[in-house]
Amino acid sequence: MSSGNYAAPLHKLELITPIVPHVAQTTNYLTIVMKKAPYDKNAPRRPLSAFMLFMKKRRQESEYIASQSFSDRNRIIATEWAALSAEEKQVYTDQAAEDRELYKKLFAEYKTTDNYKKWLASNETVNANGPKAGCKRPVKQISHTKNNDIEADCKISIFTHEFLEYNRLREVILRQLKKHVSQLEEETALLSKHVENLVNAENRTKNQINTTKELLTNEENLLKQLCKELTVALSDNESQISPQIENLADRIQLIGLGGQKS
DNA sequence: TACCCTTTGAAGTAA
DNA sequence: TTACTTCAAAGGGTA
Repeated sequence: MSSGNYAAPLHKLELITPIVPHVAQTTNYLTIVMKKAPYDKNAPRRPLSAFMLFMKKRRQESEYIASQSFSDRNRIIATEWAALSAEEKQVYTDQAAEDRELYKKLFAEYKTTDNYKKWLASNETVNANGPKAGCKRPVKQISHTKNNDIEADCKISIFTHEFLEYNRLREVILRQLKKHVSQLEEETALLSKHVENLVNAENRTKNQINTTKELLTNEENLLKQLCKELTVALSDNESQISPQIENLADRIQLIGLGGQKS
């Protein structure tokens, strides 16, 4: 296993009360859910998945990745991971499976310790008042309609834990909304640029169509003129036909050159 | 000082 | 079994 000493994340909220609401982002909406009991900090650390092992390795070996921002770094590695072949991924998958087996063994051993029993006991105390550990299903969903928000605001006493927590939640939601807004603004800017390019392309195409129409009209007029002259030439006496045909040939050549030039 | 951000995959749990 | 949340890692930014 690639894990060291475990420092379980101890959320600030848990210092206030074991069961407090927090914001969880689901696929397309924000939901307020009840938080589980504190994580068992004495339990063995979870093993790294294949992707996590790959991520760790790439962060260590690539200077380019290391120079990126935190978010971009992970996005780049995720893209690289998606591009890996099954054989390349297998190396990490095998290592992860090995770590998993070791974790299961360590966890089975841990279950026989007093620490685990203590944690179970404390967990049962929590369960008496709320959901069991590990249960993050939405127990309570807070509606975000304007009226309900106002009502909820009015029911919370000022400067209580509930009040502070409520404010903190609102700030989290606000931060996420601001981020979403900035993303939408970026998308809008890109789309506007795209529309502008399309309009320009349309104008260019219209101009080309008009120019081509003009050329076609000229060519048609010249062709008509040529037919007329040919008719006149053929109706003249035989001695004059030959020089006139030569003359026409010259004219056709000129027309052709004129068409190429334009 | 602790959480947030971000990613994928697996553990863990309720229904 | 399904559906869902949390936690693993990283380190700078933020409250």
